[in-house]
Amino acid sequence: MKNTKRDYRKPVYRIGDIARISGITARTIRYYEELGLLREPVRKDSSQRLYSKEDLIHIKRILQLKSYGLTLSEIKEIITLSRDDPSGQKSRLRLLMDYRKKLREAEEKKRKIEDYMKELQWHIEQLEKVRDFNACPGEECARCEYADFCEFVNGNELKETFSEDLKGDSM
Amino acid sequence: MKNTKRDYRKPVYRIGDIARISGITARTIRYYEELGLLREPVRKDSSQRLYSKEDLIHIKRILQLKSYGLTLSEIKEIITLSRDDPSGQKSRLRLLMDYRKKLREAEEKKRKIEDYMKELQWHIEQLEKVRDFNACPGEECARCEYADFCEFVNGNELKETFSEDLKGDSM
DNA sequence: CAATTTCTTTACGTATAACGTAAACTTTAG
DNA sequence: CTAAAGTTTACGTTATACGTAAAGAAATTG
Repeated sequence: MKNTKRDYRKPVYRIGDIARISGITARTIRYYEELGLLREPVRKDSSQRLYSKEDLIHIKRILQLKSYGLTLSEIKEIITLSRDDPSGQKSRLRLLMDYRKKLREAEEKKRKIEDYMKELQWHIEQLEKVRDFNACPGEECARCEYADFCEFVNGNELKETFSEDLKGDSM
Repeated sequence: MKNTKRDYRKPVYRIGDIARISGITARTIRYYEELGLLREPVRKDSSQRLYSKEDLIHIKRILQLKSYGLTLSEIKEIITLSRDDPSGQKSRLRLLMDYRKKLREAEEKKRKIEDYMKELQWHIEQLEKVRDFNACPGEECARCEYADFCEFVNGNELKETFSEDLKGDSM
């Protein structure tokens, strides 16, 4: 019942077992191997792939990262980052920088989603509060008779992108 | 210099103008129209499309939503939600629910990204603190001799998905 | 007014992602 | 020994978001 270190590395599963246990198909497993997400497994008499619990955990980690919304190539980067420093001396600083870069990207993604959530929140509040909600913003925003005084329309947001057009030229 | 309500609805731009101003191609504009993201524009002598500032703002909103990571079909849903209630009486509750659903989805996405950021943070901290960072978790995690006592390996996370396999059956 | 340039529609093409599926054959299990 | 499972090779698929070409009509410009 006690798992030893050896247990984790012992190749006992065939590809079908791994597929059943992890909930992905054999094709997917081979595909991940092809992409370099999984290392080349041991072969039984040089034909059938054999996997260990270690491999299972590895796959679990891949699926976890996938659930975070990462693409397979992003996951590969992560895995490569974790692996490409056998001694822990050489590219340590580089690794650190790479991770930090990924972190910044994630933060940016998060920020965008938060903006989007604010948008939704706005709409929800309108629906909850306003009786006639054919109101700004949304499709009707541009038609609004108060558009000239509306920050959303005339404010910074708009002027950034369309400034050249929306300033003069009004006819 | 003062924009009137009329100005916003006056169709003065041809498709190329819109393309230049908004930074997308004419094809894209027609494509958005085809998808129903943009309403059918006025035609000049029933041929060339003519757009107004209102349309420009509409496009700006689409691009904004795109930047939030929404797909075109999601954007269409949003637009449809905003439009499908002319009187503001009928499907108000449904609209509210739809928005709330979208909000929950966004929250889930955000949560996943936050989890991912924690992962990254973990790795970064390891790189910053540990001298020999061939340590758990990561590729080496499964090989770790302390795996039996490691919460990350034996804890809830793992047992959820692979429980059936990882409990007995150890060989 | 003639030459460009900009439109129009129709329709096939492209690129990437993440596998699915079929074929033809070999291994392993019951 | 036969069925089930595995192997490689390679083409197919679904979805998204446009690109691009063709062929002709309309608008702009010198």
